Amino acid sequence: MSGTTLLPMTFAPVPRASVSDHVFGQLRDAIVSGRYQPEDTLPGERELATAFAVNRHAVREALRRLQQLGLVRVSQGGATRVLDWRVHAGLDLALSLARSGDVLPVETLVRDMLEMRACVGIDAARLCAERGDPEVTAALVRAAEEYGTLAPDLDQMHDANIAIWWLIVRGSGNTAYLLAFNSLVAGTFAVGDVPPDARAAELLDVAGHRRLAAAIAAGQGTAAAGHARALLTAPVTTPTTPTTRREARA
Amino acid sequence: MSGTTLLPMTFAPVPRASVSDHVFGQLRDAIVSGRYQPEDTLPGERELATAFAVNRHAVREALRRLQQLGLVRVSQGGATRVLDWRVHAGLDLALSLARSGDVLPVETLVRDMLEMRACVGIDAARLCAERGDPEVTAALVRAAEEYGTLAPDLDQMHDANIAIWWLIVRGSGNTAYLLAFNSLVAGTFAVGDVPPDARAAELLDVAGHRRLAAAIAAGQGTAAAGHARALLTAPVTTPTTPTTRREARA
DNA sequence: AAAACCCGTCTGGTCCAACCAGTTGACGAG
DNA sequence: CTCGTCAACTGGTTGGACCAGACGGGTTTT
Repeated sequence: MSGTTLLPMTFAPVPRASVSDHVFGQLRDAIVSGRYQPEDTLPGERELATAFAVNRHAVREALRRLQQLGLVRVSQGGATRVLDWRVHAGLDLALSLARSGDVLPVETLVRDMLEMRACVGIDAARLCAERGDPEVTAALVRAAEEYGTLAPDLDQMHDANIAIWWLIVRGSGNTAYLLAFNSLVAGTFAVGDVPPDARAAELLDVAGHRRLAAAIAAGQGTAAAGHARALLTAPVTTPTTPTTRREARA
Repeated sequence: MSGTTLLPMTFAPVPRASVSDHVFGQLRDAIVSGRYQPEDTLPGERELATAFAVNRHAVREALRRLQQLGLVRVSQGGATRVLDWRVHAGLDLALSLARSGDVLPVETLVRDMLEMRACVGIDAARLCAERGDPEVTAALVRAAEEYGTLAPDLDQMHDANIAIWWLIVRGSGNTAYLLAFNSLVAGTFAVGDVPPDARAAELLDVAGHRRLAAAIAAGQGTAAAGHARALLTAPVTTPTTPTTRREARA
Protein backbone atom coordinates (compact mmCIF):
# COMPACT_ATOMS: atom_id res chain seq x y z
CA MET A 1 0.00 0.00 0.00
CA SER A 2 2.88 2.39 0.71
CA GLY A 3 5.75 3.13 -1.57
CA THR A 4 3.56 4.18 -4.47
CA THR A 5 4.19 7.81 -5.09
CA LEU A 6 1.13 9.93 -5.67
CA LEU A 7 0.76 10.93 -9.30
CA PRO A 8 -1.54 13.29 -11.07
CA MET A 9 -4.13 11.07 -12.69
CA THR A 10 -4.02 13.08 -15.87
CA PHE A 11 -1.28 10.80 -17.18
CA ALA A 12 -2.42 8.28 -19.72
CA PRO A 13 -0.52 5.09 -20.48
CA VAL A 14 1.69 5.58 -23.51
CA PRO A 15 0.17 3.70 -26.44
CA ARG A 16 2.67 1.16 -27.68
CA ALA A 17 1.55 0.20 -31.12
CA SER A 18 3.18 -2.80 -32.68
CA VAL A 19 4.33 -2.89 -36.28
CA SER A 20 1.29 -4.78 -37.48
CA ASP A 21 -0.88 -2.24 -35.66
CA HIS A 22 0.59 0.52 -37.78
CA VAL A 23 0.13 -1.45 -40.95
CA PHE A 24 -3.43 -2.23 -39.93
CA GLY A 25 -4.19 1.37 -39.14
CA GLN A 26 -2.82 2.73 -42.38
CA LEU A 27 -4.54 0.15 -44.54
CA ARG A 28 -7.80 0.62 -42.63
CA ASP A 29 -7.69 4.37 -43.11
CA ALA A 30 -6.85 3.96 -46.77
CA ILE A 31 -9.86 1.72 -47.24
CA VAL A 32 -12.53 3.49 -45.21
CA SER A 33 -11.45 6.86 -46.57
CA GLY A 34 -12.05 5.60 -50.09
CA ARG A 35 -8.45 5.78 -51.31
CA TYR A 36 -9.05 2.15 -52.16
CA GLN A 37 -12.37 1.64 -53.85
CA PRO A 38 -14.45 -1.52 -53.41
CA GLU A 39 -13.31 -4.32 -55.72
CA ASP A 40 -9.90 -2.72 -56.02
CA THR A 41 -7.09 -5.16 -55.59
CA LEU A 42 -4.72 -4.48 -52.74
CA PRO A 43 -1.00 -4.73 -53.51
CA GLY A 44 0.48 -8.12 -52.87
CA GLU A 45 1.65 -9.03 -49.39
CA ARG A 46 5.29 -8.98 -50.42
CA GLU A 47 4.85 -5.62 -52.07
CA LEU A 48 3.09 -4.20 -49.01
CA ALA A 49 5.83 -5.61 -46.83
CA THR A 50 8.52 -3.77 -48.73
CA ALA A 51 6.40 -0.63 -48.92
CA PHE A 52 5.90 -0.56 -45.15
CA ALA A 53 9.47 -1.77 -44.65
CA VAL A 54 8.27 -4.60 -42.44
CA ASN A 55 8.22 -8.33 -42.64
CA ARG A 56 5.52 -10.06 -44.60
CA HIS A 57 4.16 -11.74 -41.47
CA ALA A 58 3.32 -8.37 -39.96
CA VAL A 59 1.38 -7.49 -43.10
CA ARG A 60 -0.46 -10.77 -42.90
CA GLU A 61 -1.52 -10.16 -39.32
CA ALA A 62 -2.83 -6.74 -40.30
CA LEU A 63 -4.71 -8.25 -43.24
CA ARG A 64 -6.30 -10.80 -40.93
CA ARG A 65 -7.68 -8.04 -38.79
CA LEU A 66 -8.98 -6.18 -41.83
CA GLN A 67 -10.62 -9.40 -42.95
CA GLN A 68 -12.18 -9.83 -39.52
CA LEU A 69 -13.59 -6.30 -39.76
CA GLY A 70 -15.08 -7.00 -43.16
CA LEU A 71 -12.91 -4.56 -45.04
CA VAL A 72 -11.10 -6.95 -47.37
CA ARG A 73 -11.60 -10.37 -48.85
CA VAL A 74 -8.52 -12.51 -49.23
CA SER A 75 -8.39 -15.65 -51.30
CA GLN A 76 -5.50 -17.94 -51.92
CA GLY A 77 -4.09 -17.68 -55.38
CA GLY A 78 -6.12 -14.59 -56.16
CA ALA A 79 -5.46 -11.03 -55.12
CA THR A 80 -6.77 -9.47 -51.93
CA ARG A 81 -9.73 -7.31 -52.82
CA VAL A 82 -11.25 -4.37 -51.00
CA LEU A 83 -14.84 -4.78 -49.85
CA ASP A 84 -17.47 -2.07 -49.55
CA TRP A 85 -17.51 -1.46 -45.81
CA ARG A 86 -21.01 -0.03 -46.06
CA VAL A 87 -22.12 -3.51 -47.09
CA HIS A 88 -19.79 -5.92 -45.35
CA ALA A 89 -18.56 -4.19 -42.20
CA GLY A 90 -20.26 -4.65 -38.85
CA LEU A 91 -20.84 -2.25 -36.00
CA ASP A 92 -17.34 -2.85 -34.68
CA LEU A 93 -16.13 -0.69 -37.52
CA ALA A 94 -17.62 2.31 -35.74
CA LEU A 95 -14.59 2.25 -33.46
CA SER A 96 -12.22 2.36 -36.41
CA LEU A 97 -14.36 4.96 -38.12
CA ALA A 98 -14.12 7.13 -35.05
CA ARG A 99 -10.36 6.79 -34.83
CA SER A 100 -9.62 7.88 -38.35
CA GLY A 101 -11.97 10.82 -38.48
CA ASP A 102 -11.31 11.79 -42.06
CA VAL A 103 -13.90 9.35 -43.36
CA LEU A 104 -17.08 11.11 -42.46
CA PRO A 105 -17.53 14.10 -40.19
CA VAL A 106 -16.90 13.12 -36.59
CA GLU A 107 -19.95 14.95 -35.39
CA THR A 108 -22.15 13.07 -37.81
CA LEU A 109 -20.81 9.80 -36.49
CA VAL A 110 -21.36 10.95 -32.92
CA ARG A 111 -24.90 11.93 -33.75
CA ASP A 112 -25.48 8.52 -35.31
CA MET A 113 -24.12 6.72 -32.31
CA LEU A 114 -26.21 8.82 -29.94
CA GLU A 115 -29.30 8.09 -32.01
CA MET A 116 -28.60 4.41 -31.88
CA ARG A 117 -27.86 4.59 -28.19
CA ALA A 118 -31.27 6.16 -27.66
CA CYS A 119 -33.00 3.63 -29.89
CA VAL A 120 -31.43 0.64 -28.17
CA GLY A 121 -31.43 2.12 -24.68
CA ILE A 122 -35.14 2.84 -24.70
CA ASP A 123 -36.05 -0.64 -25.76
CA ALA A 124 -33.54 -2.18 -23.38
CA ALA A 125 -35.07 -0.23 -20.51
CA ARG A 126 -38.50 -1.53 -21.46
CA LEU A 127 -37.28 -5.11 -21.72
CA CYS A 128 -35.31 -4.84 -18.49
CA ALA A 129 -38.44 -3.71 -16.72
CA GLU A 130 -40.54 -6.47 -18.23
CA ARG A 131 -38.21 -9.42 -17.85
CA GLY A 132 -35.37 -8.15 -15.71
CA ASP A 133 -33.79 -10.34 -13.05
CA PRO A 134 -34.67 -8.97 -9.55
CA GLU A 135 -30.99 -9.08 -8.67
CA VAL A 136 -30.10 -6.88 -11.59
CA THR A 137 -32.88 -4.41 -10.96
CA ALA A 138 -31.86 -4.19 -7.32
CA ALA A 139 -28.30 -3.48 -8.31
CA LEU A 140 -29.64 -0.90 -10.73
CA VAL A 141 -31.56 0.96 -8.04
CA ARG A 142 -28.47 0.90 -5.88
CA ALA A 143 -26.32 2.25 -8.72
CA ALA A 144 -28.83 5.00 -9.39
CA GLU A 145 -28.69 5.97 -5.73
CA GLU A 146 -24.93 6.19 -5.68
CA TYR A 147 -24.99 8.02 -8.99
CA GLY A 148 -26.16 11.20 -7.29
CA THR A 149 -23.23 11.25 -4.90
CA LEU A 150 -20.83 11.92 -7.76
CA ALA A 151 -22.82 15.03 -8.52
CA PRO A 152 -20.35 17.59 -9.79
CA ASP A 153 -17.65 15.43 -11.34
CA LEU A 154 -18.71 14.86 -14.95
CA ASP A 155 -15.96 12.32 -15.64
CA GLN A 156 -16.94 10.10 -12.76
CA MET A 157 -20.61 10.53 -13.64
CA HIS A 158 -19.84 9.49 -17.18
CA ASP A 159 -18.31 6.24 -15.98
CA ALA A 160 -21.12 5.62 -13.52
CA ASN A 161 -23.62 6.39 -16.27
CA ILE A 162 -22.10 3.73 -18.46
CA ALA A 163 -22.25 1.30 -15.55
CA ILE A 164 -25.94 2.04 -15.07
CA TRP A 165 -26.78 1.52 -18.69
CA TRP A 166 -24.69 -1.61 -18.76
CA LEU A 167 -26.86 -2.99 -15.99
CA ILE A 168 -30.00 -2.06 -17.90
CA VAL A 169 -28.82 -3.59 -21.14
CA ARG A 170 -27.60 -6.64 -19.28
CA GLY A 171 -30.93 -6.92 -17.51
CA SER A 172 -32.83 -6.75 -20.78
CA GLY A 173 -31.56 -10.24 -21.47
CA ASN A 174 -30.89 -9.30 -25.06
CA THR A 175 -27.37 -10.30 -26.03
CA ALA A 176 -27.51 -8.33 -29.26
CA TYR A 177 -28.30 -5.17 -27.34
CA LEU A 178 -25.45 -5.90 -24.98
CA LEU A 179 -22.94 -6.35 -27.77
CA ALA A 180 -24.19 -3.29 -29.63
CA PHE A 181 -23.92 -1.30 -26.43
CA ASN A 182 -20.32 -2.37 -26.08
CA SER A 183 -19.60 -1.33 -29.65
CA LEU A 184 -21.14 2.07 -29.08
CA VAL A 185 -19.30 2.64 -25.82
CA ALA A 186 -16.01 1.70 -27.45
CA GLY A 187 -16.74 3.96 -30.40
CA THR A 188 -17.67 6.84 -28.15
CA PHE A 189 -14.49 6.42 -26.16
CA ALA A 190 -12.45 6.30 -29.34
CA VAL A 191 -13.84 9.57 -30.63
CA GLY A 192 -12.44 11.15 -27.50
CA ASP A 193 -14.12 14.51 -27.05
CA VAL A 194 -17.66 13.27 -27.22
CA PRO A 195 -19.85 15.37 -25.03
CA PRO A 196 -19.60 19.07 -25.55
CA ASP A 197 -22.39 20.03 -23.17
CA ALA A 198 -25.46 18.30 -24.47
CA ARG A 199 -24.42 15.15 -22.66
CA ALA A 200 -23.87 17.23 -19.52
CA ALA A 201 -27.57 17.95 -19.19
CA GLU A 202 -28.29 14.26 -19.43
CA LEU A 203 -25.55 13.24 -17.03
CA LEU A 204 -26.60 15.79 -14.41
CA ASP A 205 -30.22 14.65 -14.45
CA VAL A 206 -29.82 12.49 -11.36
CA ALA A 207 -33.54 12.49 -10.67
CA GLY A 208 -34.26 11.22 -14.16
CA HIS A 209 -31.96 8.26 -13.69
CA ARG A 210 -33.53 7.54 -10.34
CA ARG A 211 -36.99 7.59 -11.87
CA LEU A 212 -35.80 5.26 -14.59
CA ALA A 213 -34.36 2.79 -12.11
CA ALA A 214 -37.52 2.90 -10.03
CA ALA A 215 -39.75 2.25 -13.02
CA ILE A 216 -37.60 -0.71 -14.06
CA ALA A 217 -37.57 -2.13 -10.54
CA ALA A 218 -41.35 -1.78 -10.48
CA GLY A 219 -41.63 -3.69 -13.71
CA GLN A 220 -43.33 -0.82 -15.51
CA GLY A 221 -42.00 -1.26 -19.03
CA THR A 222 -43.81 1.64 -20.66
CA ALA A 223 -42.88 4.07 -17.93
CA ALA A 224 -39.27 2.93 -18.01
CA ALA A 225 -39.16 3.44 -21.77
CA GLY A 226 -40.59 6.93 -21.29
CA HIS A 227 -37.99 7.91 -18.75
CA ALA A 228 -35.24 6.43 -20.88
CA ARG A 229 -36.49 8.40 -23.86
CA ALA A 230 -36.48 11.59 -21.84
CA LEU A 231 -32.85 11.00 -20.90
CA LEU A 232 -31.52 9.77 -24.20
CA THR A 233 -33.23 11.86 -26.85
CA ALA A 234 -32.27 15.20 -25.35
CA PRO A 235 -28.71 15.26 -26.74
CA VAL A 236 -29.88 14.24 -30.17
CA THR A 237 -32.57 16.84 -30.57
CA THR A 238 -30.62 19.64 -28.92
CA PRO A 239 -28.45 21.12 -31.65
CA THR A 240 -26.13 22.99 -29.21
CA THR A 241 -25.06 26.03 -31.17
CA PRO A 242 -25.56 24.56 -34.61
CA THR A 243 -22.82 25.77 -36.88
CA THR A 244 -19.99 25.93 -34.39
CA ARG A 245 -17.22 23.37 -33.91
CA ARG A 246 -16.26 22.53 -37.39
CA GLU A 247 -12.50 23.05 -37.13
CA ALA A 248 -9.90 20.37 -36.49
CA ARG A 249 -9.87 19.43 -40.11
CA ALA A 250 -7.34 21.81 -41.58
CA MET B 1 -22.36 -19.45 -72.47
CA SER B 2 -22.27 -23.04 -73.64
CA GLY B 3 -20.11 -25.73 -72.18
CA THR B 4 -21.24 -25.13 -68.63
CA THR B 5 -23.20 -28.15 -67.57
CA LEU B 6 -26.44 -27.41 -65.83
CA LEU B 7 -26.24 -28.10 -62.10
CA PRO B 8 -28.80 -28.17 -59.38
CA MET B 9 -28.39 -24.91 -57.51
CA THR B 10 -28.68 -26.63 -54.18
CA PHE B 11 -24.93 -27.12 -54.15
CA ALA B 12 -23.06 -24.78 -51.85
CA PRO B 13 -19.39 -23.94 -52.30
CA VAL B 14 -17.26 -26.12 -50.08
CA PRO B 15 -15.87 -24.02 -47.25
CA ARG B 16 -12.10 -24.10 -47.39
CA ALA B 17 -10.93 -23.08 -43.96
CA SER B 18 -7.29 -22.27 -43.55
CA VAL B 19 -5.23 -23.52 -40.64
CA SER B 20 -5.46 -20.25 -38.76
CA ASP B 21 -9.21 -20.31 -39.31
CA HIS B 22 -9.41 -23.59 -37.45
CA VAL B 23 -7.26 -22.31 -34.64
CA PHE B 24 -9.36 -19.16 -34.48
CA GLY B 25 -12.58 -21.11 -34.42
CA GLN B 26 -11.51 -23.48 -31.69
CA LEU B 27 -10.10 -20.76 -29.47
CA ARG B 28 -13.17 -18.60 -30.05
CA ASP B 29 -15.50 -21.42 -29.09
CA ALA B 30 -13.40 -22.24 -26.04
CA ILE B 31 -13.65 -18.64 -24.89
CA VAL B 32 -17.27 -17.80 -25.60
CA SER B 33 -18.41 -21.14 -24.22
CA GLY B 34 -16.71 -20.34 -20.94
CA ARG B 35 -14.11 -23.09 -21.04
CA TYR B 36 -11.71 -20.22 -20.58
CA GLN B 37 -12.93 -17.84 -17.92
CA PRO B 38 -12.24 -14.09 -18.07
CA GLU B 39 -8.81 -13.19 -16.74
CA ASP B 40 -7.61 -16.70 -17.40
CA THR B 41 -4.27 -16.80 -19.13
CA LEU B 42 -4.18 -18.52 -22.47
CA PRO B 43 -1.34 -20.98 -23.09
CA GLY B 44 1.69 -19.44 -24.69
CA GLU B 45 1.84 -19.09 -28.45
CA ARG B 46 4.52 -21.76 -28.78
CA GLU B 47 2.52 -24.12 -26.60
CA LEU B 48 -0.65 -23.50 -28.59
CA ALA B 49 1.29 -24.05 -31.79
CA THR B 50 2.46 -27.48 -30.68
CA ALA B 51 -0.99 -28.31 -29.28
CA PHE B 52 -2.67 -27.50 -32.61
CA ALA B 53 0.28 -28.99 -34.49
CA VAL B 54 0.63 -25.82 -36.55
CA ASN B 55 3.17 -23.10 -36.91
CA ARG B 56 3.33 -20.30 -34.43
CA HIS B 57 2.40 -17.72 -37.06
CA ALA B 58 -0.91 -19.42 -37.64
CA VAL B 59 -1.61 -19.14 -33.93
CA ARG B 60 -0.61 -15.51 -33.97
CA GLU B 61 -2.96 -14.71 -36.85
CA ALA B 62 -5.78 -16.40 -34.97
CA LEU B 63 -4.95 -14.47 -31.82
CA ARG B 64 -5.00 -11.22 -33.77
CA ARG B 65 -8.53 -11.93 -34.88
CA LEU B 66 -9.58 -12.80 -31.34
CA GLN B 67 -8.04 -9.56 -30.21
CA GLN B 68 -9.93 -7.68 -32.91
CA LEU B 69 -13.16 -9.26 -31.69
CA GLY B 70 -12.45 -8.23 -28.12
CA LEU B 71 -12.08 -11.74 -26.78
CA VAL B 72 -8.48 -11.60 -25.60
CA ARG B 73 -5.95 -9.01 -24.55
CA VAL B 74 -2.37 -9.66 -25.57
CA SER B 75 0.58 -7.80 -24.17
CA GLN B 76 4.20 -8.24 -24.97
CA GLY B 77 6.15 -9.89 -22.21
CA GLY B 78 3.01 -10.80 -20.31
CA ALA B 79 0.64 -13.63 -20.96
CA THR B 80 -2.38 -13.40 -23.24
CA ARG B 81 -5.47 -13.06 -21.06
CA VAL B 82 -9.07 -13.86 -21.81
CA LEU B 83 -11.51 -10.96 -21.70
CA ASP B 84 -15.17 -11.06 -20.69
CA TRP B 85 -16.91 -10.94 -24.03
CA ARG B 86 -20.05 -9.61 -22.40
CA VAL B 87 -18.03 -6.51 -21.56
CA HIS B 88 -15.48 -6.14 -24.32
CA ALA B 89 -16.96 -7.75 -27.42
CA GLY B 90 -18.90 -5.80 -30.02
CA LEU B 91 -21.88 -6.69 -32.12
CA ASP B 92 -19.68 -8.48 -34.63
CA LEU B 93 -19.40 -11.25 -32.10
CA ALA B 94 -23.03 -12.15 -32.82
CA LEU B 95 -21.83 -13.85 -35.97
CA SER B 96 -19.35 -15.95 -34.03
CA LEU B 97 -21.92 -16.61 -31.35
CA ALA B 98 -24.31 -17.90 -33.96
CA ARG B 99 -21.73 -20.17 -35.51
CA SER B 100 -20.77 -21.96 -32.33
CA GLY B 101 -24.26 -22.49 -31.01
CA ASP B 102 -23.28 -24.12 -27.74
CA VAL B 103 -22.80 -20.80 -26.02
CA LEU B 104 -26.35 -19.75 -25.51
CA PRO B 105 -29.50 -21.23 -27.05
CA VAL B 106 -29.61 -20.45 -30.73
CA GLU B 107 -33.23 -19.46 -30.61
CA THR B 108 -32.57 -16.99 -27.83
CA LEU B 109 -29.93 -15.39 -29.97
CA VAL B 110 -32.29 -15.31 -32.93
CA ARG B 111 -34.97 -13.71 -30.80
CA ASP B 112 -32.47 -11.10 -29.62
CA MET B 113 -31.39 -10.32 -33.15
CA LEU B 114 -34.99 -10.05 -34.33
CA GLU B 115 -35.77 -7.72 -31.45
CA MET B 116 -32.84 -5.55 -32.34
CA ARG B 117 -33.77 -5.65 -35.99
CA ALA B 118 -37.21 -4.36 -35.09
CA CYS B 119 -35.83 -1.68 -32.80
CA VAL B 120 -33.36 -0.38 -35.35
CA GLY B 121 -35.55 -0.95 -38.38
CA ILE B 122 -38.45 1.08 -37.02
CA ASP B 123 -36.28 4.05 -36.20
CA ALA B 124 -34.42 3.76 -39.48
CA ALA B 125 -37.72 3.83 -41.37
CA ARG B 126 -38.73 6.95 -39.49
CA LEU B 127 -35.40 8.65 -40.18
CA CYS B 128 -35.40 7.57 -43.80
CA ALA B 129 -38.82 9.15 -44.23
CA GLU B 130 -37.76 12.36 -42.50
CA ARG B 131 -34.37 12.92 -44.05
CA GLY B 132 -34.13 10.38 -46.84
CA ASP B 133 -32.53 11.24 -50.15
CA PRO B 134 -35.21 11.35 -52.90
CA GLU B 135 -33.08 9.04 -55.01
CA VAL B 136 -33.00 6.44 -52.29
CA THR B 137 -36.72 6.67 -51.58
CA ALA B 138 -37.45 6.33 -55.27
CA ALA B 139 -35.30 3.24 -55.47
CA LEU B 140 -37.09 1.98 -52.40
CA VAL B 141 -40.52 2.34 -53.97
CA ARG B 142 -39.23 0.56 -57.04
CA ALA B 143 -37.80 -2.26 -54.96
CA ALA B 144 -41.08 -2.61 -53.10
CA GLU B 145 -42.89 -2.87 -56.41
CA GLU B 146 -40.63 -5.61 -57.71
CA TYR B 147 -40.79 -7.33 -54.34
CA GLY B 148 -44.30 -8.58 -55.05
CA THR B 149 -43.29 -10.28 -58.29
CA LEU B 150 -41.19 -12.82 -56.35
CA ALA B 151 -44.36 -13.79 -54.53
CA PRO B 152 -44.09 -17.49 -53.87
CA ASP B 153 -40.34 -18.03 -53.63
CA LEU B 154 -39.39 -17.41 -49.99
CA ASP B 155 -35.67 -17.57 -50.63
CA GLN B 156 -35.75 -14.89 -53.28
CA MET B 157 -38.11 -12.82 -51.16
CA HIS B 158 -35.70 -13.11 -48.27
CA ASP B 159 -32.90 -11.66 -50.37
CA ALA B 160 -35.12 -8.94 -51.79
CA ASN B 161 -36.33 -8.16 -48.28
CA ILE B 162 -32.78 -7.62 -47.12
CA ALA B 163 -32.20 -5.37 -50.12
CA ILE B 164 -35.25 -3.29 -49.21
CA TRP B 165 -34.20 -2.86 -45.63
CA TRP B 166 -30.68 -2.06 -46.71
CA LEU B 167 -32.09 0.81 -48.74
CA ILE B 168 -34.10 2.03 -45.77
CA VAL B 169 -31.19 1.83 -43.37
CA ARG B 170 -28.95 3.46 -45.95
CA GLY B 171 -31.51 6.17 -46.51
CA SER B 172 -31.73 6.90 -42.81
CA GLY B 173 -28.29 8.42 -43.09
CA ASN B 174 -27.27 6.80 -39.84
CA THR B 175 -23.99 4.96 -40.29
CA ALA B 176 -24.32 3.20 -36.95
CA TYR B 177 -27.66 1.75 -38.02
CA LEU B 178 -26.13 0.64 -41.28
CA LEU B 179 -23.25 -1.16 -39.61
CA ALA B 180 -25.51 -2.76 -37.02
CA PHE B 181 -27.80 -3.90 -39.81
CA ASN B 182 -24.87 -5.56 -41.52
CA SER B 183 -23.89 -7.30 -38.31
CA LEU B 184 -27.42 -8.59 -37.82
CA VAL B 185 -27.73 -9.80 -41.40
CA ALA B 186 -24.43 -11.62 -41.15
CA GLY B 187 -25.43 -13.16 -37.85
CA THR B 188 -28.77 -14.25 -39.19
CA PHE B 189 -27.12 -15.85 -42.19
CA ALA B 190 -24.65 -17.63 -39.95
CA VAL B 191 -27.35 -19.17 -37.82
CA GLY B 192 -28.65 -20.84 -40.94
CA ASP B 193 -32.16 -22.03 -40.21
CA VAL B 194 -33.53 -18.72 -39.06
CA PRO B 195 -37.17 -18.44 -39.97
CA PRO B 196 -39.42 -21.30 -38.94
CA ASP B 197 -42.64 -19.74 -40.15
CA ALA B 198 -42.96 -16.52 -38.24
CA ARG B 199 -40.72 -14.80 -40.76
CA ALA B 200 -42.80 -16.20 -43.59
CA ALA B 201 -45.80 -14.13 -42.57
CA GLU B 202 -43.65 -11.04 -42.62
CA LEU B 203 -42.01 -11.85 -45.92
CA LEU B 204 -45.31 -12.58 -47.64
CA ASP B 205 -46.84 -9.28 -46.54
CA VAL B 206 -46.18 -7.58 -49.85
CA ALA B 207 -48.80 -4.92 -49.22
CA GLY B 208 -47.21 -4.02 -45.93
CA HIS B 209 -43.86 -3.42 -47.56
CA ARG B 210 -45.51 -1.34 -50.22
CA ARG B 211 -47.26 0.77 -47.61
CA LEU B 212 -43.96 1.24 -45.83
CA ALA B 213 -42.20 2.37 -48.98
CA ALA B 214 -45.03 4.75 -49.82
CA ALA B 215 -44.98 6.31 -46.37
CA ILE B 216 -41.23 6.80 -46.55
CA ALA B 217 -41.43 8.31 -50.02
CA ALA B 218 -44.14 10.66 -48.76
CA GLY B 219 -41.89 11.76 -45.93
CA GLN B 220 -44.34 10.61 -43.27
CA GLY B 221 -42.00 9.52 -40.52
CA THR B 222 -44.56 8.44 -37.97
CA ALA B 223 -46.57 6.46 -40.48
CA ALA B 224 -43.43 4.78 -41.79
CA ALA B 225 -42.43 3.82 -38.28
CA GLY B 226 -45.90 2.37 -37.73
CA HIS B 227 -45.78 0.26 -40.86
CA ALA B 228 -42.25 -0.88 -40.01
CA ARG B 229 -43.39 -1.85 -36.54
CA ALA B 230 -46.25 -3.85 -37.98
CA LEU B 231 -43.84 -5.79 -40.17
CA LEU B 232 -41.01 -6.28 -37.73
CA THR B 233 -42.64 -6.97 -34.41
CA ALA B 234 -44.81 -9.80 -35.64
CA PRO B 235 -42.08 -12.47 -35.54
CA VAL B 236 -40.98 -11.36 -32.10
CA THR B 237 -44.37 -11.32 -30.45
CA THR B 238 -45.55 -14.52 -32.11
CA PRO B 239 -44.32 -17.09 -29.64
CA THR B 240 -44.84 -20.11 -31.92
CA THR B 241 -45.92 -22.68 -29.35
CA PRO B 242 -45.44 -20.56 -26.27
CA THR B 243 -44.09 -22.40 -23.29
CA THR B 244 -42.19 -25.05 -25.16
CA ARG B 245 -38.47 -25.02 -25.82
CA ARG B 246 -36.96 -24.09 -22.53
CA GLU B 247 -34.36 -26.83 -22.29
CA ALA B 248 -30.69 -26.56 -23.24
CA ARG B 249 -29.68 -25.11 -19.94
CA ALA B 250 -29.25 -28.19 -17.77
C1' DA C 1 -11.00 -18.71 -86.80
C1' DA C 2 -12.56 -20.38 -82.56
C1' DA C 3 -12.39 -23.30 -78.83
C1' DA C 4 -9.77 -26.20 -75.68
C1' DC C 5 -5.79 -27.03 -73.31
C1' DC C 6 -1.30 -26.38 -70.88
C1' DC C 7 2.07 -24.30 -68.26
C1' DG C 8 4.78 -20.33 -66.41
C1' DT C 9 4.07 -17.07 -63.08
C1' DC C 10 1.60 -14.58 -60.10
C1' DT C 11 -1.14 -14.69 -55.68
C1' DG C 12 -1.78 -16.04 -50.74
C1' DG C 13 -0.79 -20.14 -47.12
C1' DT C 14 2.44 -22.52 -44.22
C1' DC C 15 6.49 -23.70 -42.13
C1' DC C 16 11.21 -23.40 -39.82
C1' DA C 17 14.66 -21.12 -37.16
C1' DA C 18 16.49 -17.50 -35.05
C1' DC C 19 16.64 -13.23 -32.59
C1' DC C 20 14.60 -8.81 -30.32
C1' DA C 21 11.95 -6.80 -26.54
C1' DG C 22 9.26 -6.38 -22.71
C1' DT C 23 7.54 -8.86 -18.04
C1' DT C 24 7.88 -11.58 -14.27
C1' DG C 25 9.63 -13.66 -10.30
C1' DA C 26 13.13 -15.78 -7.73
C1' DC C 27 17.39 -15.17 -5.78
C1' DG C 28 21.20 -12.92 -3.55
C1' DA C 29 23.41 -8.54 -1.80
C1' DG C 30 22.71 -4.83 1.17
C1' DC D 1 13.44 -7.22 5.53
C1' DT D 2 14.20 -4.38 1.31
C1' DC D 3 15.98 -3.63 -2.90
C1' DG D 4 18.46 -4.40 -7.09
C1' DT D 5 19.85 -7.95 -10.34
C1' DC D 6 19.35 -11.38 -13.58
C1' DA D 7 17.70 -15.56 -15.63
C1' DA D 8 13.65 -17.44 -17.67
C1' DC D 9 9.76 -16.71 -19.36
C1' DT D 10 6.23 -14.02 -22.48
C1' DG D 11 4.97 -11.95 -27.03
C1' DG D 12 7.15 -9.20 -31.33
C1' DT D 13 9.86 -9.36 -35.49
C1' DT D 14 12.66 -10.99 -39.03
C1' DG D 15 14.44 -13.82 -42.96
C1' DG D 16 13.99 -17.32 -46.03
C1' DA D 17 12.10 -21.23 -48.01
C1' DC D 18 8.52 -23.93 -49.93
C1' DC D 19 3.46 -25.38 -50.86
C1' DA D 20 -1.03 -24.52 -53.12
C1' DG D 21 -4.41 -22.22 -55.62
C1' DA D 22 -5.55 -18.80 -59.44
C1' DC D 23 -4.62 -16.34 -63.48
C1' DG D 24 -3.07 -15.32 -68.23
C1' DG D 25 -1.03 -16.02 -72.41
C1' DG D 26 0.57 -18.97 -75.67
C1' DT D 27 0.02 -23.47 -77.99
C1' DT D 28 -2.56 -27.04 -79.71
C1' DT D 29 -6.74 -28.91 -81.30
C1' DT D 30 -11.19 -28.70 -83.50
